Amino acid sequence: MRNGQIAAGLREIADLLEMTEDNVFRIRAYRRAAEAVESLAEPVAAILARDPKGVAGIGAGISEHIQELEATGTTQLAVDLHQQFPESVVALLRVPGMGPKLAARVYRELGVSSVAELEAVAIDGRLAGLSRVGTKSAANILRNITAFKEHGARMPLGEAWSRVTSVMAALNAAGGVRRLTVAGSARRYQDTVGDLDLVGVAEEPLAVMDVLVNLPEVERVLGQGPTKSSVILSGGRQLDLRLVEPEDYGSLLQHFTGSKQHNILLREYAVARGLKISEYGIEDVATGVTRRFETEEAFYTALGLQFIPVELRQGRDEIRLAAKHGLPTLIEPDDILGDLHLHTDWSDGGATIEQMVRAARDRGYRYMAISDHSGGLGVAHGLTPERLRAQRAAIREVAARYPEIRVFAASEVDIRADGAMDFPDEVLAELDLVIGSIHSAMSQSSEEATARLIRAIENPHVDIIGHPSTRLIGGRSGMEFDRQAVFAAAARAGTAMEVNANPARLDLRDADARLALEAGVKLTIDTDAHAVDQLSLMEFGVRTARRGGARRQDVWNAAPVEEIVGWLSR
DNA sequence: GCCGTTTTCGGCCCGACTGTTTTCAGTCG
Repeated sequence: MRNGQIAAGLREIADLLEMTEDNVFRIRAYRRAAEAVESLAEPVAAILARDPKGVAGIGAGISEHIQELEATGTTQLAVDLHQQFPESVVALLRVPGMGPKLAARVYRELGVSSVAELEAVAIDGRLAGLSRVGTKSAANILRNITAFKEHGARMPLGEAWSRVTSVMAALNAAGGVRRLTVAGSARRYQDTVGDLDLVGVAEEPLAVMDVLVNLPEVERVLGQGPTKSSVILSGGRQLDLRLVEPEDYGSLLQHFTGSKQHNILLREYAVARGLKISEYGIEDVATGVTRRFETEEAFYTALGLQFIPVELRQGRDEIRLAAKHGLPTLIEPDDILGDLHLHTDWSDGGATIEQMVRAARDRGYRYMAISDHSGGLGVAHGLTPERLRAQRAAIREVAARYPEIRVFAASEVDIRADGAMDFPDEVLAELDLVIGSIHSAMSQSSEEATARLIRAIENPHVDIIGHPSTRLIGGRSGMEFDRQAVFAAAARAGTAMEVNANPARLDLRDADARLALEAGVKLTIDTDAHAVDQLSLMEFGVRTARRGGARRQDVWNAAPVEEIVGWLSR
């Protein structure tokens, strides 16, 4: 069973307990456990089998529920709770404005057990007729049902950044903005983003808010005030802008960056030291004095902590490490010296070899790899061995004119269903660098996929496994495989695992990158660019690797070219 | 239900907003 399914099972228990008005701390324990499970790259049951105390937030009780979920797909507790509230009632909680208390009441008092029925009672007035529910609440819920049906899903990271930077550019251009930063999950470079958040300082906040609500991409204004405005952008995405006093900027930015779990742990850490954190600063409980913070650096320093990079604010072990000043020095975007996964118009790319070489050189790269598809990928105009040789000659010819950048003649070679490579060994041997990637037969069992990946990893010609899970964010969930076994094989073989920087992939994902690094695997961070302007996607890959805890020395394409050559000739 | 370089029992993050209320519960981030 996938960790995501286990987490969903625990969340369902939490939702049901909440409707029965169980102990709030017990409910929170289930939610915390669900989040903990979700952040693991390895199946939670495997970790617990090795070490019963191996996952913070999971004790004896929840551990048993996890075993039940693994064995039967459900838990006795959930079955019992469903006597009171059927499964469909839990779905009501996904409508914004519907909490557990209200969901329980509409079911008990109105017999509503689905979103469709909720919509009906919101329209016919029965919802507004409940005590402590008025016409405004009912209308709000109805509006949220409509919005929920239109765009329930979170947006991919790339979309979030393109939307929020466009708004930021407009606000900055209008003048009067002194500071402006993206907050929330976009700032943490989480792979999907719900709402967009901006935190800023302005000389005349009201004027800036006016600019915001009148932007052409603003579809609807939810609220407008001097400190906070909320708008719906075209496409239905919500954006909140908060403008604060300069002396509160650090505190507020920290608060609205999250993650929620990071902030909860940080507040617990503070409470244990006689301090109380809120978005307005840090209060010394004994004296009642609240310190305000202009920068996040000062905020973390005041807690006796090393500054915690936004990518690590996941509510894992970062506070404990920061207290010991033991956080890793993460790789920086400027550390990247090359891009080892690039396509041209020889296969399915849009640019010529020369255009890609110039673009990489203009980014200041010292090396790059041209890695067009192998022949088996007919849809991507994959190269035959003959065309591959012709392309290599063309690459050498272009490269001779750009001595400032080393151009590796490579290929992204399809890994067939049985783990064999799409080119014979003698063809692979001619290449400077080989990326093995899966593009077909993605519905294999975990056992098949594991064996397939390991066979490719152990092929001595294969240097990198490209987008290892094949997931597409918002599309397919990616292949299941045994992370431990695959990463152990990669560490033994010296085969790198790619963090594909395309925001539709981000694959390895953050937690998998962490697991790979713990297994001793080195990463590459590549854009897989099919056009010149996609070289700039590198930042998303670096941020994802940072979320996995990657340092410069963990990433091949942050190493000088001599080291790359040494690795490739291993 | 979980957890402990103050605790194995007694705690568990914090505040804003909204709507429905004569003092606050529920929801959200």
